Amino acid sequence: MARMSADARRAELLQAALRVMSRDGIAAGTTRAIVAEAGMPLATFHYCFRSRNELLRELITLLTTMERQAATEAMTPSGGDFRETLRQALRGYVGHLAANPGHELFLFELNHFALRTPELHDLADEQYRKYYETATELLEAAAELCDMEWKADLPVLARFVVTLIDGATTTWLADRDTEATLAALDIAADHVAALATPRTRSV
Amino acid sequence: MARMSADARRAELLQAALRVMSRDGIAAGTTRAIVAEAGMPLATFHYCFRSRNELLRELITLLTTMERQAATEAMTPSGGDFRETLRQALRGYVGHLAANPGHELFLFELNHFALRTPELHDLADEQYRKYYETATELLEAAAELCDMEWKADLPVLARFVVTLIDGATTTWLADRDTEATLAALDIAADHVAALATPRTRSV
DNA sequence: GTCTATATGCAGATAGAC
DNA sequence: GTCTATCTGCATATAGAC
Repeated sequence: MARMSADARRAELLQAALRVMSRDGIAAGTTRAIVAEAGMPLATFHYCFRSRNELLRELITLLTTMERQAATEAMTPSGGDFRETLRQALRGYVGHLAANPGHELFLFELNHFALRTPELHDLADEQYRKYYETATELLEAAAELCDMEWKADLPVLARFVVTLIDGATTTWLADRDTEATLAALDIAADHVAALATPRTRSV
Repeated sequence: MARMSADARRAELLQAALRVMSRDGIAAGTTRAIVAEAGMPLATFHYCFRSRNELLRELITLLTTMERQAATEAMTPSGGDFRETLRQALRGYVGHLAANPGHELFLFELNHFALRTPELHDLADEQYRKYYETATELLEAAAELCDMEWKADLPVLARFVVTLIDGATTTWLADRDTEATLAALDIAADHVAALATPRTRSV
């Protein structure tokens, strides 16, 4: 009899892989390192996953879903000044980044690995489509919160936000200068805030 | 007697490594693949470089120097409308990116590999310091070209530009949507252009 | 079903023949 | 100085004993 169902072991291995690769990089996430982290014998890996690439497929899907949940839940507080609301949202992300640098670096490593692996190429695209969707939801939520209305094209604005977040992440990861990262994002927040106007009520 | 000096072979190996890794990714750049690309026997590699990491060190230095030269030489044309000058500079970069996607992806792979390798950690930092310096020079050159004066803090603005370029690159690499990338950058160009004012002549 | 033991291949690095 | 042949280790994946 199994101590744990196959599904449960799949989930455990995914979590173990996430821990190992966030900590030491995607290249260090060998099947051996993953099963060692999960406290399982090596053969369990290929019992639960057809290949390492299959695990990476599921990992990208799992992570982008997690990021989306975290982002959606983050947009709750404040109320009032719109520019300040946007700044606080960006500051919230930078705080998350500084608290989990390996995690965000791993997301880039995953995407770039997928881009270099024909078998996984569709996932790289899907990952960013989810990012754009999430950014769109966040922009809508922020406007709702402050009773504003976007004047700019929302898809373009959403892509701009993802551009900012990605760029802020790569630069921060390289030099860990939180103040400089926030200063750069503040410039952007000022501009984005100016692209919305107070909403006219329609009861 | 040598057909080629040791220095010349070092340079050849660096170029071969750049070709292989830009084409197939940093992980595919094994010592064997590099010497095969260069048409040299395997032992030559360790005759010219102490280790693969030493080659990667030199490669980061070489590439960031090349990028800087290319960027500096790019800022020549136009004259006239400041916003249009900035847009054209950004369009020029996106054109370069679309023409050399593997090269730009490789720069991220290198940086992230350096961030994951304690021995190379200093290089990740140096790479971005050079990016900031280059961005500063470009901003100064653009202002000079249109006879404008920056009103915003230049180091902050330079970091913002690197943030934009990095984010535009990662998003484009993931979905290859050139139009959307340009649209997002246009938003930024409009804002950055507004941060400078016509210069008051002295003389 | 589960895990030990192994097949197979390729990595970085080097010894030693020429 | 140069390059063939090899050392050593670890990767993914699996066969087969329990």
